[in-house]
Amino acid sequence: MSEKVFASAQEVAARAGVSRSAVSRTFTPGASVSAETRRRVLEAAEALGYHVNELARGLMRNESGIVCLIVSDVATPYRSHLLCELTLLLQNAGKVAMLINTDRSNGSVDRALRQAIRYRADASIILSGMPDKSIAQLCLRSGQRLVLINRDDEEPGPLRINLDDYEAAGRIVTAFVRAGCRRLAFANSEAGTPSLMARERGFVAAASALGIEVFVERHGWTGYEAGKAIAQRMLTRAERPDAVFCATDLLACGFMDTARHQFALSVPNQLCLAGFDDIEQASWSSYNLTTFAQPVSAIASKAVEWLSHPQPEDDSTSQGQSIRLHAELVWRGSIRGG
Amino acid sequence: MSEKVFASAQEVAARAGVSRSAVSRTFTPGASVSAETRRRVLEAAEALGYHVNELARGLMRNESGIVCLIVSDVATPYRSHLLCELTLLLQNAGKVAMLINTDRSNGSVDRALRQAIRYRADASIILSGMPDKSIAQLCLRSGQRLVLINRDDEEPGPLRINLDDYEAAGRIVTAFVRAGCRRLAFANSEAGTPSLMARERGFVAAASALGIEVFVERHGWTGYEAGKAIAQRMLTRAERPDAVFCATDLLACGFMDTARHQFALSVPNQLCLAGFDDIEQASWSSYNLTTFAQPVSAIASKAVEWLSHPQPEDDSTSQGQSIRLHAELVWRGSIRGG
DNA sequence: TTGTAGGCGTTATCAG
DNA sequence: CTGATAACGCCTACAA
Repeated sequence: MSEKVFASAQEVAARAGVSRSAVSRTFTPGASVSAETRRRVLEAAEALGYHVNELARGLMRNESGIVCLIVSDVATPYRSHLLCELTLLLQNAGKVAMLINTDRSNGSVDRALRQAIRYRADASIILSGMPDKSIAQLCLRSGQRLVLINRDDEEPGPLRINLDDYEAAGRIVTAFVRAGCRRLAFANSEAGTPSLMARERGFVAAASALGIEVFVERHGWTGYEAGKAIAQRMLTRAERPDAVFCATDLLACGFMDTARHQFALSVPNQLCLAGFDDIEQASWSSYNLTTFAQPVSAIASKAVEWLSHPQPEDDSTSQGQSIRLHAELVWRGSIRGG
Repeated sequence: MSEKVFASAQEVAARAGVSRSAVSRTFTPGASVSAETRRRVLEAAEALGYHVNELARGLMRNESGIVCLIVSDVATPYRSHLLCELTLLLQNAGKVAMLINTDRSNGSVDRALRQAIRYRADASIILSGMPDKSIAQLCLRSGQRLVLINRDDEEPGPLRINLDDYEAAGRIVTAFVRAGCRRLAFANSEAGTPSLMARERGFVAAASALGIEVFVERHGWTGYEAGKAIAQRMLTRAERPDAVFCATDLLACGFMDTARHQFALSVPNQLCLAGFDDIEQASWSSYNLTTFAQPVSAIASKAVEWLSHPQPEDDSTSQGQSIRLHAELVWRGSIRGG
């Protein structure tokens, strides 16, 4: 008995005494059905526990309503925040989110995308650091729309959303120097993602323009533990830095904790610190970290907006669109002055 | 031209010079195809860029491979951690995760579930605090399997995974008393979810058994800010508590921060603190919080395991299964002694 | 506005 | 092991 679970439009039609097309139209927004027919259909549907089968609908329409979210490090504050925002907006736009969790292994994103294709996802949003080339190719061939967040791929076709990482990093140099710091350092991970590297380059370049040489350390992966490890190394150097820009808030939290608890340094008196992302923890009073805010809501809404927009396929160049958002400096207490 | 995007099994068959059934079998694990046929099919598929259409497959098989994750507060450390673990295991099990983000509005979970049904999800995993009754009804009627995590619904049918919240809370009373604390308090949110309330009841009961009356404060929602607010209230009381059990690590972090930075209290010397969840931040050296670990991996694997398991439908009682996992006390530095 | 007919891409079934 | 055929549940013409 457990076989026949769902009622089909067919059965609803029979019960309502109308044709199956009438049922179909009732559940298709913007179709013409008389009020009376609609009422009877709805009643029959309710009685039978009818639910539109999106699988079949997607098959017909060549449009599944599925948007694939390809993301690594889901449990990270910044990523989960973005994920949250994205799913909310997607739902409001009548789409549904399929979450694919990629690890750092090679070809991971590729496999994920292939899965998305099998479910005929209308689009994919990639917020995963790993580079995995030829993705756009795959997407284009399968008619998927693609949004790349904080990646630097030069592939044509998709929408690319990026921040002004390079410029932001420059601005923090000014802040450090104004606070009287001269021994600048940059704490980065070995992940080497485009945005991370842009921050590094921007920081080094801006300092260099002021005649300051930056000590750069790259270590481990972009998390709290890596921040601790980097602090360990940097703060035992003969020439200890008096200002450190961390590529990420998570790194900054780790850095700050070992600076304080292990090296008994006072922030910001003896050491100025800044991060990037403005994760929730940055505002916690134990850290009170000066940092750059990822415009998470803006990123999410730009992405979903573009997806909901009817595609301007006419554009023969099809070069894709690139959006550059501003990372606002959030001034807190980890840099002197202000 | 942009209409015809995908090659169908039909076309692959034509190119490979076999029947479409042969193509189907090639892509169905455990079907019998000769090596030669398989090779030719695979070659043609590759050339044509063929990808199985899971929509059509799901339509036929009455099994979409989709598992719906219904979750609120995705951006929270504990939730995102669980989400991460779950999606990973699901993927390994050959399923795909559909993420539905519920807010705290009423009927939110209900709408979510309805969406899941429309996509003919094979199962739903609910890790959302909101109670929303009659969910099991809806699921059962639609043949979905259901996993309830940290909820207390007495509904029949689904798998329920819970912790020994009540007992755990009792154990922390012992720890506090052993540390010499006598003025115990419990910090809770107003969310009132079953697990939160179980912790409260367990704490109060165990203290009561020792002749200690617990001061309970419930305020706001289960986050860092609420923890700060509760600390604000509790620590200005005439009879200031010397040990506080927070229903959640997030609450504990907020509590600890205002206790230290605003009331200049030393933890654990003047104030003992404990939390629940063992989120990553609890181990950060600024907090070093003694807390109970959510067995996230175990929860996730139990859930996915049960989902992958062929359902023992025979069980006429169909009372569902209830799994009770142990929350291990993680001893750190926020309670004296140890 | 309504009903009829045909097809979307797949898998199950059953002969060969 | 292989190939034809019939569903699966829906939508989109087209004709009434």
